[in-house]
Amino acid sequence: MTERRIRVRFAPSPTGPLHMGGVRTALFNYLFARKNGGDFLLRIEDTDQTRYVPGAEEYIVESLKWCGLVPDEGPGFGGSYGPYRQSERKEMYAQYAQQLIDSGWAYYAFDTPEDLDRLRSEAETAGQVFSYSQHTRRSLCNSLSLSPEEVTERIESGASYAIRFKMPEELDVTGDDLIRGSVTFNTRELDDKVLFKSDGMPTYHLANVVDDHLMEISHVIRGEEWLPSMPLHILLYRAFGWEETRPQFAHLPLILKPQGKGKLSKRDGDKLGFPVFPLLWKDPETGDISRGYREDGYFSEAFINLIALLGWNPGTEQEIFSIKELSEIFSLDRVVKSGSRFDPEKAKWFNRSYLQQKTASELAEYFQPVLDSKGLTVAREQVVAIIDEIKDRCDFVADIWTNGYYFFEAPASYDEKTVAKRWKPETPAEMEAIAGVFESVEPWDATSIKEQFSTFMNEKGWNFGGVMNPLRLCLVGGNMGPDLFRICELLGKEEAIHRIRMAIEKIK
RNA sequence: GGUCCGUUCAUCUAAGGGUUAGGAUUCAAGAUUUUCAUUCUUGCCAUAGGGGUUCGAAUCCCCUACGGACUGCCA
Repeated sequence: MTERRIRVRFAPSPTGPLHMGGVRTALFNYLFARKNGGDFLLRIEDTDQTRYVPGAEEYIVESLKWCGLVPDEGPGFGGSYGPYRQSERKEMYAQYAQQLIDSGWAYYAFDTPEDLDRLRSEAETAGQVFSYSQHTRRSLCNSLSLSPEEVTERIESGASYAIRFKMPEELDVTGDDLIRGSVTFNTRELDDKVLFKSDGMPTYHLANVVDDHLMEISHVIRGEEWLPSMPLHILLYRAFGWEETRPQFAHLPLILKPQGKGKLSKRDGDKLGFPVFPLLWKDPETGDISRGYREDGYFSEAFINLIALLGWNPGTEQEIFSIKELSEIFSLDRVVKSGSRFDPEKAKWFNRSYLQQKTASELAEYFQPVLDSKGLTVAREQVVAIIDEIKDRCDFVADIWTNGYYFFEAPASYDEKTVAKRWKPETPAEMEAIAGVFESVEPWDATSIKEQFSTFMNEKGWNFGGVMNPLRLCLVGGNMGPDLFRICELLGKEEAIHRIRMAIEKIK
């Protein structure tokens, strides 16, 4: 029990894209492993052949890589406890199920899915809930209700059967959850879960316990939705005689919808305008596209940072952390117990913080594809200079274009409100005069432009605001943007003058 | 319905018997920016309700309310 190597696993089922909650589970496992000098493994729980979704496993792996949560062991990652895909471990589970039958912890159940469906709907119409348990098992079709001869006969004649756990009667099972403390269940309320399916595959419960044991997992860190099955798992370890090395459990709180009730689901993101998946996902069946944080322009560091702080906090007032820092200070006892609502606004703020930390030259690298996609060729030096001017008004790389497109192409239209407010009858003549002044400005840099512009303005006795605002309108198409003289400089003399004259033509 | 988990500003959270209940996001106001955004300053806003225990409770106990998860030959 002491000196045990820390080994944790992230064990998703490849039934679709990895959800934010899943990423956080992976992250906490990863951080716990790093913090304690242990191993982080990826295990694919693909025991349900009916829910197989092509591309899901690849998606999971790509997501983990994008987030920087690279497993130490896993399918495609090496490790000496493999295989790490449960479908490839299929053969090992039968013997463990058999072991439980032999020791009286499990039994054969011959009821067909149709039988059970019928029982469930009958119970429902009677306002009850059917459960296959110690209270009903004797009246159902299984090796506890049938005679040994009948059981043997059925099995030998090839009848299909499942193997169910024989839940003990009237037993308090207490689990010590690392996040919630001790939680007690009485087996009287628990049902006889299927451990081994008639298709020859184990269910989650069996496969999970067997694999965690075989892979020497020390801590099971998973979502709160698994808390109700903790007593079953504890009993399974007991039944197998593995209690000495049973992993410790930690059940993470859920991530809730931003508004309303319930946990975050795929639909919410599409409805509320933010992604719930790390990467874009295209449903192979329907072709539906779900957006991803990566494609929405989030930096993976920001994504990890914001997810880490959902349900965990360092106990200090620091909020910005690299994954490296998190790896050094993460601890399960600072995980909160209650579910947390995801706040898209704060997510944006995190991304902004990361963007602001980057240099203009780094951002130019991220921004280049945007220019490429628009077929624009701009000198890197110029791009860096432009980003330097507008960076502080951006939350995302894409905002560089939104907030600074006018540096790359002339405004196609002029903001109506601004025109109405700033474009006076005398404006065209004033603009033409400014264009004239600009023609003689040398050298063409912000300081000189400002100087000569000001001199001219003072000579004329014109009101600065009355001229600067329409001039801005000419150059950028609205009332936004950085220092006007810097814009002029970056645009170049010829372009600036051209835009003024173009605006005189086009406005009104 | 049953079992289990949870409940501090609108949101993420701090405070593990003694603080004017702190920070962050959002929002609002002011300053700066001859524009807009940024930035800065300030402000608004919380212990679900009721009982205990205690000199003293957000913190411990009980009840209620509300929220959530689970209740599949899914994971």
